[in-house]
Amino acid sequence: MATSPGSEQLLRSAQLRVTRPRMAVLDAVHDHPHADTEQIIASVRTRLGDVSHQAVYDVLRALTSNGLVRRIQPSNSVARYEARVGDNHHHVVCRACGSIADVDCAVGETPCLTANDDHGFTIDEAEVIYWGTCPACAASSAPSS
Amino acid sequence: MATSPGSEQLLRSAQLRVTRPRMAVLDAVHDHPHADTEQIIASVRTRLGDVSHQAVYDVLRALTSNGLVRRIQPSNSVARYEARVGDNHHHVVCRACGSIADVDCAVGETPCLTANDDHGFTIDEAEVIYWGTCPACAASSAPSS
DNA sequence: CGACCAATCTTGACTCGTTCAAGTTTGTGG
DNA sequence: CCACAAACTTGAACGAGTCAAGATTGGTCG
Repeated sequence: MATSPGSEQLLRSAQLRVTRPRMAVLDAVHDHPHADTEQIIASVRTRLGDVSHQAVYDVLRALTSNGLVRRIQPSNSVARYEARVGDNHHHVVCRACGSIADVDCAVGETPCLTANDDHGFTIDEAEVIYWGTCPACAASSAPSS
Repeated sequence: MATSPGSEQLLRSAQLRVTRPRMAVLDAVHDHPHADTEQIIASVRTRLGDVSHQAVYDVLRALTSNGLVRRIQPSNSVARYEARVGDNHHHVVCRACGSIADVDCAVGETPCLTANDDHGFTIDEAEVIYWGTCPACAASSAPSS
């Protein structure tokens, strides 16, 4: 749970200043994949004491735009963040409770990245969200059969 | 631009009451693919005069949950709606201006619908969003080369 | 055809995730 | 060690969407 030594290196390599809030946010995202901003703020405050929510929003934006964390936001959900970046994985989202799990696409390294007709767009990423029901929700809503 | 005759049938077949706001919203979504709620409200008011925004929100929810329209919401965007349903198509979104175009996936009818490890989730849909740059934005940001 | 009732619509307030703005603090290069 | 821009704090504001209470209205049944 302590600040991981790699965080500082990660920040420096992205040309970002190394500050305590940034280290804490980076560690929080590593420790809690798919956490939303509120959860990250709570985690950061556990480590550092008072940190403004604005600081966390700023840090998350800086980390996201520098590729150190990835932001995901399924429909009907607030923004969530994760530390797995650059490995082309996707997500399953439960329609009932909103829980998220990672999945690696079955079709290879860059699945679906070629569209039939791209309308002239230059495509650089294919984001896949699988919608369904998680085991817990399936169990609680299913009849006894 | 007049209310299409099919709208009424569509509503009745979904067990929904046929009202003027619903017809107008359905037509608006047909006429303006990927429109957001504000645009739909404007379009509906052009046809009917005053209609409350709450009515439009209610109608869109009813239509969405009955499968008559599809709701999409890319990150950093408000909710958008379209009338193409049930044909498994996906979307390209421009990172710069947010414009959206339809694409049919190259990999077949239900691309990527099988994940390697689904973590026990029951998957019923795979939503794909291609991120990139639209022709207009590519042209305006590129050097003269 | 007319009345009833639940579904739908109107009005208006409100929530909450996120952003904006101004001023203070702090990391980093020189 | 200093200076300065980047980063943080504080507090207000924004806006898409939701909630709630009461008025209308579509559809059904007698």
